[in-house]
Amino acid sequence: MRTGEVRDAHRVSDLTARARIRDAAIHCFAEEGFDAPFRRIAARAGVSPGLITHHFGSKAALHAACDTEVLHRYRQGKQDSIAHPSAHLLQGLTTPGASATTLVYILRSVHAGGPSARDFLDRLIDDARAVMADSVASGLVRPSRDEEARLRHLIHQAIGEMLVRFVTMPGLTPEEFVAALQSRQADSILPTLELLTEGLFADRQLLDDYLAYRDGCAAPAALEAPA
Amino acid sequence: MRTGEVRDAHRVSDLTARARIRDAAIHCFAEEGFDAPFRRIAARAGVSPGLITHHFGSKAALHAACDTEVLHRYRQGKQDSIAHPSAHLLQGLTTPGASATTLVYILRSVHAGGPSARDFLDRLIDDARAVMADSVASGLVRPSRDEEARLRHLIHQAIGEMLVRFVTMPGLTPEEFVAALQSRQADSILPTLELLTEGLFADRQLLDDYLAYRDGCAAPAALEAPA
DNA sequence: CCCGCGGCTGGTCACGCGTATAGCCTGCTG
DNA sequence: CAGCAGGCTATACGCGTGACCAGCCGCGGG
Repeated sequence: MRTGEVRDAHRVSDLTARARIRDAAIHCFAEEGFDAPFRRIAARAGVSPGLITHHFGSKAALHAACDTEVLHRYRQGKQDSIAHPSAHLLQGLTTPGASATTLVYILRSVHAGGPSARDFLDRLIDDARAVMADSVASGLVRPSRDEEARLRHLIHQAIGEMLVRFVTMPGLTPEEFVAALQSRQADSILPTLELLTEGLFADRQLLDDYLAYRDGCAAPAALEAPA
Repeated sequence: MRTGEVRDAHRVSDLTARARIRDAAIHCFAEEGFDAPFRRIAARAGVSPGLITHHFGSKAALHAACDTEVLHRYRQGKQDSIAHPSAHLLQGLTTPGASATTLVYILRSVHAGGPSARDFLDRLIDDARAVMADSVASGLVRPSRDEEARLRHLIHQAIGEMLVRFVTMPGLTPEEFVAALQSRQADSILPTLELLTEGLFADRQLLDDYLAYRDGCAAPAALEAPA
């Protein structure tokens, strides 16, 4: 009986047990972080804990395999979302057209830090670069004096804000978190739009001062302390 | 001999060994996160691991004691920085006038998430509220249609960006991180100023559309999908 | 029909953690 | 000077983890 069940799941979910373990690990990592124990991943995949070591060798290798798979799914979801470009720029910049699990997994990767976080962020920046270029070309957004720095800054801001929201409401499933995130985004959409269209400062003095300092590169006192 | 050393340290660093343990814990937590083991904290404080339990009862209690102490130091540093208001609004909003250890500890608290993160963020927002109100009153920044939401949004963005920078360069001491952070901030100061003075969007259409939708509250189609 | 072989199991290992406890050693007190 | 109190140490325990390994079992070829 058990063997039959497993073999059925084998056929239904994926071809190999390795893939089943990987998917279970992705879900567990998204739900409870990368400290999720082997035993729980194994239980979710319907296999024994030893099999994980047998297939992946170590936890780091499993983690890496999950990273590449999630990156693959993210890219796929991105292409799918390009197919029907209904979302406007804001959501296109911040939220990728991916499933809740994928998004939360990426968020957890950034949260865990290290080279993996860097990879995901670089990928997000790469994908946003094209969108940003199009938006500038179509006249929707103003050009920047340093497009690359602005892009990095915007992505880091957006992901960072999502990360803060994420860590301040723990214990939620990925689906619950994404729902809560969108609800909160609705609350802060007004100040976001305000800042993105009108800016924060009432006059151009600080920017012009900095530009003058930058071009002239001779009067740093104008920036630091006018006194 | 050893006893003499301890008693000297006793006199020099602080009155009570409890405070010495607390300070060592703050440094360890800032350097390697809240997973720092008792034994390392004890070694840093120059005491035995058992003494930590003896004084604080549990790790959660030690954590809480460190939180209150760091919050206290943060407030003190804030008051000190108010004394000499040389920094301009940007740094005033993002970086508090605190030591590297204090800043990194707060960042780690936010990173760890949970109620503690919420407390720190709320405190940061509370402190920024007065600065923001002053800036609006003095005409430096534009008023918002929802000051509180904009404040939350800005703080979450700023802290989130610092958090992303923090997790993407692991293995640094607090001092090294703060130095690197200021260096990176210099790189992204131009897009920041651009965004804060000129905004991102070239025209007011999206904001006006949203405001019309908000006031009328009857044409949600205008926001979601024009098709 | 029998054999071998590879996927898979579950029991076991060593490790590091926070915590609990028994005892030492010092300095104060009568 | 003797006794005591308490800060402090050393040691041990229970728990949960990732990793390891000997053996079972069903499928495919001789």
